[in-house]
Amino acid sequence: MHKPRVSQMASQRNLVRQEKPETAHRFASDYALEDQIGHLLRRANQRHTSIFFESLSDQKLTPTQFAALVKIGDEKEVSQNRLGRLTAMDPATILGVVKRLGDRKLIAAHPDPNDGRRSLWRLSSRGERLLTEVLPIATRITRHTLAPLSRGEQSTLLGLLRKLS
Amino acid sequence: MHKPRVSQMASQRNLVRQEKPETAHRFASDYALEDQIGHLLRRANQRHTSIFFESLSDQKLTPTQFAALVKIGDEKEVSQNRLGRLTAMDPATILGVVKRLGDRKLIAAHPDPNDGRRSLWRLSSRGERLLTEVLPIATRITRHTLAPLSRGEQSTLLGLLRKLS
DNA sequence: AATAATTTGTTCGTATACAAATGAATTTCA
DNA sequence: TGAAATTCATTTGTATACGAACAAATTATT
Repeated sequence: MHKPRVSQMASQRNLVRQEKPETAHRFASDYALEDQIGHLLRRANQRHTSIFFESLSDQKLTPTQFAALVKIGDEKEVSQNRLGRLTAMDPATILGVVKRLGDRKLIAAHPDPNDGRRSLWRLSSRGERLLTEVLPIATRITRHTLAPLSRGEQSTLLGLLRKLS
Repeated sequence: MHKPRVSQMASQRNLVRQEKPETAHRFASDYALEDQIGHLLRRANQRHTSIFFESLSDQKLTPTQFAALVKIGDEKEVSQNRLGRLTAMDPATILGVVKRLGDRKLIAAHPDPNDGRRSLWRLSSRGERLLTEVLPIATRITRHTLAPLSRGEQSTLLGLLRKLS
């Protein structure tokens, strides 16, 4: 006997713990993976994602799904590709995100009368309710993610990351 | 007539450009997606990945594949799961990374005489050659990624990200 | 008006990323 | 020593993430 699988999506994520190697010997003595910006960004992202899933395991929203909801809420009405640009997602990526939100009836599409190629996406009332419920949690997720840093460090980090965009 | 698809992997990546919304109206006036740590980390990661693929399009290495090569090079001999811990990858993720590196004969597995469950992975001579060739490029990737920041800002950022790990 | 260039949304393919579950081997410990 | 717990590698399923190519619709150019 075992518990059934989660249907929609993994409910929670455990942050992968990185093991520190004991030896200081390296193939290239001057290249330490742990000190590279790419590795540090990837790990910070992992930690944030882990906190995100922990905090929103009930609502079963992924970070990108949440970002899409937020932007549709801001724009009221937005085409799929533009939503992708607003959330920094490739057209092929936003396609799947929107599809899954649509399947869950959190958003709905209406054809654009002025452009036969486009559909305009809006929040459904379910989507609005969910977004209202989730926004305060998202604020806590941000706080939790930044908790290891002081206030000053937090705004420094945000400023530096903005320059790297 | 059209060009054939790339077989192994996408050759290059174009950074997804984020569009800034014109209106300041937001569903929740106090939640701006662009200012959230998660969104900024995601975008910084996207940019780094884009630079990585641009710089290493010839060698056809992904960031995680490269990380695995580096760590195998450092360790000389390492089991699959431990390699995952060293590179901060889930067992299911490192499985695929190692499989693809193995398929390309960049690494090879030898059974562990002391543990019937494990195989120990090593760099092949091809893998050693490739790693030697790629390490200077990886250093340039790090420099290029951090280029928008001054020297001082760079080490500040690395320090803050380390605290977030 | 005819043509060229662009935009929109889609499909296909590859590669992370991770939860959950599992069998086999090993280690821990009562 | 023998049962329990852990570790290793694997399988299945879901969700990004993005390149490449494409058809249809729209816009820009001539």
